[in-house]
Amino acid sequence: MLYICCMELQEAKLKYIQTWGSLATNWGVNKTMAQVHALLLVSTKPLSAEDIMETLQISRGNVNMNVRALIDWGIVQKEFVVGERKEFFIAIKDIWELFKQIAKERKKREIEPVIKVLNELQDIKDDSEEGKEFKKVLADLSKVTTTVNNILEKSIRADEHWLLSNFTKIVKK
Amino acid sequence: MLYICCMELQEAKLKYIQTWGSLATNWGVNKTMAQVHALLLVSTKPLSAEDIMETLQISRGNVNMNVRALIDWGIVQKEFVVGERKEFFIAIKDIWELFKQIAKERKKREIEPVIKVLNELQDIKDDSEEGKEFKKVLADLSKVTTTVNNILEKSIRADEHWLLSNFTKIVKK
DNA sequence: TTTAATTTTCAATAATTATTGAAAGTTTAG
DNA sequence: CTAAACTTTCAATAATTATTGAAAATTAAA
Repeated sequence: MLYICCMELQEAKLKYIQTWGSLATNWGVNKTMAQVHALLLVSTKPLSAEDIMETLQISRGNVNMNVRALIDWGIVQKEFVVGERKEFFIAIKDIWELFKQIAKERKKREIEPVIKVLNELQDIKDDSEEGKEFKKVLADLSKVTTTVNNILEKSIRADEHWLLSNFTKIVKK
Repeated sequence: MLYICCMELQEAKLKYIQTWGSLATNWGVNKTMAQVHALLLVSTKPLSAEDIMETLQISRGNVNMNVRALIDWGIVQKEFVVGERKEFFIAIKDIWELFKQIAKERKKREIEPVIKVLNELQDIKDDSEEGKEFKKVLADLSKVTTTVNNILEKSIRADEHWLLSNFTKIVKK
């Protein structure tokens, strides 16, 4: 990593990386994965595995695993640097694109499977009072979960303008 | 726990409790906490600490800690049963109310602190090209995070009808 | 080819997070 | 009061999850 001038900027970047790491932990994302992502996000140039190792003080294997996961999530890409043999990485810099990508993946990986199970459970044959109440709870859960799923679906397809104007309009009304 | 008839219903309930537990894990929530909540949600009557211990096969201390956390989140309440000395618990059964409560807490605990840090970091004095780019990333992150925050804010204040009709309308357009 | 550079894998280990259970604390009935 | 019923706490332990680092695999330059 290059430290040219202005320490304040580097400190701010590190603070941001830390903050993002703790946020991630609360939302079930590996802290290091979030930090690697944050580092790539604020870096002005592509970084190699070594750059990341050095800046975050983590092992080669750890960098490899987490970068791979980020690529798998579609929010980091390999980048080839002329005259260099090793691989470099960059993060999607368009935050709206990033938001959409994360929404898309979590929807697919976590929300849709739950909707599926909720629907399956609806099918039990039980007409007792208790059975009816259970089905009612399932139906309600399905309704809210599906609505959230639909909102994400729409977000994924929408452009930034839609989010900022259309949602904001509603939010302010 | 009472097992009167229909094993299929009890199995369905257990499957739901399991599913909810794994979803929770993905979103940074303690699995047992989610399971206790799920159990209270599908129970037709208030449950005591012992009921929960028995059904989920967990210790008294564990039940106590997690029930307390759920109460702290505002999604479970104590309930007094006539002629009984010990405490009983029930979960909010209105799923929309539940959604709002969770949104409210996560907003307060996790999103707002991040917005605060992002804003603080904006204040660094650095007019280099790198500094400008960093501020751009921060500004973009703030924009999306704030918008999400606003959507949650509005959801918390809205009624169910608003979510289902208003959002759905937008989502379908 | 061969060899050096680089990436990947994964068993071992460390760090974190969750759970237990028994002792201490509280509450209420008698 | 006193004792029994019940709840809370928290150090010890278990379970889970993340990280390391060195060996194996891959890639590309010579």
